[in-house]
Amino acid sequence: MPKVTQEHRDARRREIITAAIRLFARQGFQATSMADIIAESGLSAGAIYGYYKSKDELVQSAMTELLDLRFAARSGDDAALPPGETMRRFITGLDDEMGDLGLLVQVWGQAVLDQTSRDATARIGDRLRAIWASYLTEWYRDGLGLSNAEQLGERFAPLYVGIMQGYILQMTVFGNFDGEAYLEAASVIRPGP
Amino acid sequence: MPKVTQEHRDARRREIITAAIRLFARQGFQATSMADIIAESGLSAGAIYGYYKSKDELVQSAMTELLDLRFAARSGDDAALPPGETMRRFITGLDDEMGDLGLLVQVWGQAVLDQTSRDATARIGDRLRAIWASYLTEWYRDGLGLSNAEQLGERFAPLYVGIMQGYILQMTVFGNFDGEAYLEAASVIRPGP
DNA sequence: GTCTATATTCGGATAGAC
DNA sequence: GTCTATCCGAATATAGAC
Repeated sequence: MPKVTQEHRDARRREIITAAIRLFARQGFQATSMADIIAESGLSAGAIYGYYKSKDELVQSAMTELLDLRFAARSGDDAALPPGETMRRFITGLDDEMGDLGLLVQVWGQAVLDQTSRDATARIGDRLRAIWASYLTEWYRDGLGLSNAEQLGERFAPLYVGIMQGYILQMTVFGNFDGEAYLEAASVIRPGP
Repeated sequence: MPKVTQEHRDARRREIITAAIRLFARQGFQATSMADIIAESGLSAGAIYGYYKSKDELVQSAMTELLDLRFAARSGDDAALPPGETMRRFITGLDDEMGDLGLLVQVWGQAVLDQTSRDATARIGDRLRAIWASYLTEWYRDGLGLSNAEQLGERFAPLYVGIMQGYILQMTVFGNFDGEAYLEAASVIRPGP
């Protein structure tokens, strides 16, 4: 069907979607019109509709693209880093990939509205919890020298995911936020009795 | 100017806005049309525009209404309750007032887009941190018997606000969330060395 | 494959009667 | 103050030429 190579098609799709994402970050998904995207991408209406059947499909693709994060594989020797430092690297990586953490908050806002988006965020949630469980196990064992590290890791993983979400939210929607102090606090807490 | 009492005007405004909020919870702010609100409220276009100049003003009022939470005054003797329990009560109160925690997530999504909404959420953020600082001071002093309770309270308040935000997010946009285990974990962590 | 021009639908807001 | 009917602009998607 396609008269050009698959690579060319993929490149075009990426071109379109990155232009769209730039606008989404500034204006939000719904407030961004196809006309905006056409102008930002430098293409024409006809061209864009050749790659995406509808605006909705484009938005869904953008969300998937944003959520399908290639979480930088932790390099193992990071195990001894305290949670706050790990979190900082994680969030920095997130910010680099998405360009703007506000996009993530927007995706959450969308996820409460439709099942498709919610499924996508749920998948990420599971991955995040697994990553944190793995890291925390190492931290509790090697960093703090606790015995039941694995159980503790599983148990506290959702909490650290929440702490990370809290960081992102306070950074983007609250004022007066001292991120360093927050990460410091996240490093210092310990499982109690 | 008004031919009816102020009470009547206020009641009508409330009537309109609660109808709108019901729809916002289901469909989101932008996807809800004035026609929807007209139908849901049982009033007419003319009537509604008599109370709100524009849809935008209505949306902003709804957000303010939602955020202007009359946080149930903690009754003092709650001081000995662990953080997870305090958080549960807080969130239950929030849910009762807003009707749907998803609305809060939507508001956050909006707050990254415009300054007006961001100002509103920032104000709430400050109040939340102050409340948590106050509670934590009591908890650290009376519950855990720590000496520098006040400093600790100030220091960890943003973290607990974040933990609460994380709870709300994971409850609304992630699947497989064990809220009880999360609150339990929030109760158990302690300030470390 | 991509462009320009346009058909069509939809939503916010207003006008004027009651 | 409230209703009905309607105007106007905007936005999505398509048609048809190149």
